Amino acid sequence: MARPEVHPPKLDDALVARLRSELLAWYAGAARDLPWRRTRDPFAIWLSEVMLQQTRVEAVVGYWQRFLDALPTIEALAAADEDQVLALWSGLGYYRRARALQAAAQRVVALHGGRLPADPAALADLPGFGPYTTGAVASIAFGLAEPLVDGNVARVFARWFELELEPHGGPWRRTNWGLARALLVADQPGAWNQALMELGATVCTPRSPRCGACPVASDCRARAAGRTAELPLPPKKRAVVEVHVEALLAESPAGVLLVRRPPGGRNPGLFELPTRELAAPGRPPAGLWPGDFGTPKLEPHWEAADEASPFRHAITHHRIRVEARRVGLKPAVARRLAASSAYDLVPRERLESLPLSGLTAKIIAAF
DNA sequence: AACTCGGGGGT
DNA sequence: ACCCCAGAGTT
Repeated sequence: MARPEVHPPKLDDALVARLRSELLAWYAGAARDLPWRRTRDPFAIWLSEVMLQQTRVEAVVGYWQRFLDALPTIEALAAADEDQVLALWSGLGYYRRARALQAAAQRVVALHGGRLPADPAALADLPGFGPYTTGAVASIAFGLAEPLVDGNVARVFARWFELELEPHGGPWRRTNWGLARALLVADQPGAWNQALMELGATVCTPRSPRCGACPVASDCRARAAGRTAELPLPPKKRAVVEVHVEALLAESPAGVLLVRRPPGGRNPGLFELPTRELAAPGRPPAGLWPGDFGTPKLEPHWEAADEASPFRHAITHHRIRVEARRVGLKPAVARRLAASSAYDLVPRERLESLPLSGLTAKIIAAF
């Protein structure tokens, strides 16, 4: 089986010069006024890049300012309680990012005197700094001539140069990073890198690209070939996993009963409602509440139940269907359960200071 | 290289 | 409903 042919893009000097000057001029006038573009604080820029990993600008804006208000410096983040860091992240998802962020802050305090090092190799050694984030912080926060490739940049390159590369493989990675380095504008790497991403985010969009607004449309090979709709090649689809769970909002006057996720596995350290997995919708399992933990049995102790219509929640390739109900807990039972290490009884007004997953917060808010 | 991440907003 | 996002870490 022949491999799909790859067209190595020819980069003649005139083309490179046009792409650079046209895109930079466009970016100077078209850049969105994003809050992290108003600061030169490396920590604030770093925080934005971590929050933006696999997460859209629209979802990040509110979180970024709130996080900085609470933990404005690397020292403050390093010294903060992990629960506070995770609580500030609640709803953003991919909570490993928050743990890596704090671990990196602690290492920056220990190794670099609390200041982010202006050195790509040193940055890349920090938790949460992969190739993209290293290039982004180096170029945007420190003005270093380092390239970056994200989903936007790869899409722009695929269209500019009519690249037919299987996404995320070795050839895809080498081609995109090679192009990013070759095109980089060394004396303004931050502006160039952000201009590439901005074009991908606002003009060269995955569907319905606005080629009429593109400053370099006349140099776009996919445009010339009428192939903007079919490039870049789509990623292979992952099979969707259906998950059915039953969750319990057990509440007494003293608060809501929560369980803390154990270390390892999904959402370690986050609080969630007592939950058990169902073999099929409406088919109760044999397990106790909360099914995952093998801890005290709740079922005999609640007074009345309110059913809620099933919650549906999608995360990556999981489709989660949650049958939730609210039950009243007798105060004595609540006290006994809260005294066991398996449960925490949390007053509603304290919930916002705890690390809750988005799904957990959604269910609690619905009752 | 493939898989996970128990999010979420735009279209 | 589907797409895919300013990806990184693990296996």
